[in-house]
Amino acid sequence: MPRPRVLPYIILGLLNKNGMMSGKDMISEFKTDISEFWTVSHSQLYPELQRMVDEKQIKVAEDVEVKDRKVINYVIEAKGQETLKRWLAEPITLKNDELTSLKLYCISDQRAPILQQILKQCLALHQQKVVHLKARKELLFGDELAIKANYGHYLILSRAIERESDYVNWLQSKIN
Amino acid sequence: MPRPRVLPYIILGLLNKNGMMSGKDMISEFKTDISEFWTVSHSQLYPELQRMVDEKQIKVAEDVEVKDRKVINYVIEAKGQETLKRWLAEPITLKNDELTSLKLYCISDQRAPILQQILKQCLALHQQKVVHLKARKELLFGDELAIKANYGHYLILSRAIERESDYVNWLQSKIN
DNA sequence: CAACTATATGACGATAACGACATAAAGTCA
DNA sequence: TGACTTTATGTCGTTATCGTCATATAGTTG
Repeated sequence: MPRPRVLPYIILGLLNKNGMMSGKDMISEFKTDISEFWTVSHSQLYPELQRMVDEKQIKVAEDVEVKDRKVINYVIEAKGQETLKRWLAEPITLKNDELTSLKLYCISDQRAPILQQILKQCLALHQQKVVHLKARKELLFGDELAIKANYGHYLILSRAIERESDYVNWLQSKIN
Repeated sequence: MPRPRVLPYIILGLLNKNGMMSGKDMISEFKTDISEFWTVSHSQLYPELQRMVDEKQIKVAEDVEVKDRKVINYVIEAKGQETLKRWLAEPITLKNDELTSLKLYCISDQRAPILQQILKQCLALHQQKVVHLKARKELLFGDELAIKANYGHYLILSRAIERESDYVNWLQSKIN
């Protein structure tokens, strides 16, 4: 199996946050808000919307008022809200941590319990990472000679430690 | 077309750095050194090695001495070194910046000119990013009400600014 | 040596990614 | 209204991904 799709969850997240949206609305919000972390092409989006309607995760919003019969608006269904909730509640692991920013983006309420849960799990994960990376640096680059012989490796390992440490600090500052 | 492969370049980078390696050697180095940034399964690696032999990027190292006829060792060819060099020299953009750490990993010599070139391009890119992100935060989250209404979005945008600023500082400290 | 296990390599099927092309409704301007 | 452009949605072919199964050699233990 190829890598799992995240698109359906992001669609649910947007619809849950914003109410009614069309495909074009989603595309533009993807681009302006989260393109740093994740992108899709429209040729993935439209088939996905159809699939999700079939699965009753979302439905077409039938506005009698709307004159524009070209644009198709969608709203989230109860089943979709449950799917989203389960996705947000999935334990954060090394494998899925790249999705954490996207999950946070889907949570608008500052006091949602799931938000602090995510931040705490994320903190634990990255604290472990710092420990692991520091041990590795110690092991590999104890002497100056090793640094000179593998400078690129040394650079990215050093950077990883700083990056992760900075992230840990930030997470701690946002956890109650 | 699907997303382009990076595997061939990483293979060239490893062989260029380490000399003779087998598929299994590569797998284990992938895992220990760069699995933070990028992963492959062995079912991608072995066909790729064959393809690259066909393309004369690498060749099978015919050791008469070697007793172990199960393991296949490879070495880089002149064409492969050129391919690698061209890859490392590609301008860094928003699209390919996720590969920058992998590129650095392939450069062992601290005084290689390409290393500083990469760091400088990377710096320029992320400085722009900081400017852009700060402008967006200003625009979207000028008032406290907007923060409360979209807290997850506020969080990831704030984090992005800190992350990028930290990265910019680090890059500056490594540039001559 | 025989039998079993571990390991390095190889092959395949299902599906996700994504550029390119297609279509039809809406907008624009004469 | 007619011709042209723009845009929102839809479709397709190629190729990358990745779990799973397969194979053959090396190692190990009796």
